[in-house]
Amino acid sequence: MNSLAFSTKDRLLNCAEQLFAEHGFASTSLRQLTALADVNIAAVNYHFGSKDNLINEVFRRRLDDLSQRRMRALQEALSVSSVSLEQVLAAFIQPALEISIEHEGGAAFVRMLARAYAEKNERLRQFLSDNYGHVLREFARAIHASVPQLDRQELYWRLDFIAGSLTYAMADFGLIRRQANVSEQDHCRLTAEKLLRFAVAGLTTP
Amino acid sequence: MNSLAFSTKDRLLNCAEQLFAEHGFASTSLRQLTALADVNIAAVNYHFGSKDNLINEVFRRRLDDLSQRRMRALQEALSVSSVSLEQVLAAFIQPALEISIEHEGGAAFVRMLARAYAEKNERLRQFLSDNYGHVLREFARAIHASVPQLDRQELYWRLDFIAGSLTYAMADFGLIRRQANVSEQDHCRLTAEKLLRFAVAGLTTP
DNA sequence: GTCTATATAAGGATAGAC
DNA sequence: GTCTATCCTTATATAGAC
Repeated sequence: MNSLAFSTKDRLLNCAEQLFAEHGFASTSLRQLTALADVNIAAVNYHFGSKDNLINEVFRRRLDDLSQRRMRALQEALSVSSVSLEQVLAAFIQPALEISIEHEGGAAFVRMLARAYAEKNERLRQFLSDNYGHVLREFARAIHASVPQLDRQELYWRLDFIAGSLTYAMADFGLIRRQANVSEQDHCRLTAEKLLRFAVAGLTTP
Repeated sequence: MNSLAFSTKDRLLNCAEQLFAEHGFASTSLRQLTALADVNIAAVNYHFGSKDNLINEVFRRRLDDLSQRRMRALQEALSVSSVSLEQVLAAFIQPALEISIEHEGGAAFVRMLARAYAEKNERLRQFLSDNYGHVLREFARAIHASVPQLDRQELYWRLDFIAGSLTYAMADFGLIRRQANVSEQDHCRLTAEKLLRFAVAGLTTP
């Protein structure tokens, strides 16, 4: 994470991701960050200009990738003649899972993302909505097509509940702790699988 | 909220509840708070000793009440011969709803509670677990009795998802905005009703 | 690009007069 | 109980040497 194989800038991004995931944005100071990354306190401002912009860049680095994967998965799912609700939901959930087990800091990133939605920071929500809102809208449309019996209001209620479940599950807040004999990859896969079934049941109940 | 009908101490509690709900704990400064409550900056320390202890007291004021209502509702539900899963879940959800529409600051409190669970603050979680953890354990037991076909692991997964939905819904983060023609009370009632159906579907799916 | 040093502001907390 | 004034710490940000 903090290896010399990374440039100062990347070390800052990596460590910021980790600290933001663990302590939140407001509670993470640049001093903590620069100490952990083993760089000078002035480096943050040199490379990113401000703390707010650093936060944006930590998101951007992974969200560009995540959004592309989700859209690609969605298009693939929609390209077959009869797409199931489960496949659409999977196109949303699976890429987040991939990211979280592929990279070193992927898990931290997903926790950080969950935190961003829980903290109701207007500035941050604006940034996310501006840059990645179109992805959510595409999915909402595709899901609605899979459960056309729900009216718009009812659909939004249930998507909201699912968003909560997903956020919570990804942030690993809750009761579920990974068993010692289960690898992190398997734990993620299992989470996605169970969440998928749960979400389908919730969306399709009359 | 900030009326002279309230003592300095109560004004601080009320305003803190509101600010914590809106901006979070770390991001709310005592200066913001005392300005809003229209009391002197030194009053926080005089009445509460520290910011951390103020946070605890804001929780305690309402959680003592909420926990009692939940336990009472649970016992009532369990006292009938054949209790349904829906009734047990309602005993958990309804009291939170009542609180949030009864008091002036009830809605803010519920948002604050959601935030507390999303922020992974160890100190705060410890306080909540120490003082109110037994309530959650009672409910987990009662719910398990209603869906005995689920093994312990599976039950915990699904309770985790529901906790996420509940937290999210109560914090009013998501897509759902209250319609202009719906009162806040009706909006809460509707949320509880829909969440209840969603939760039952998720818990009982095979 | 990276450092030291520092500007400047804001934070929590407290002492002591009233 | 409430005020003013202030201490001490920490925060973000920047200027200027190397």
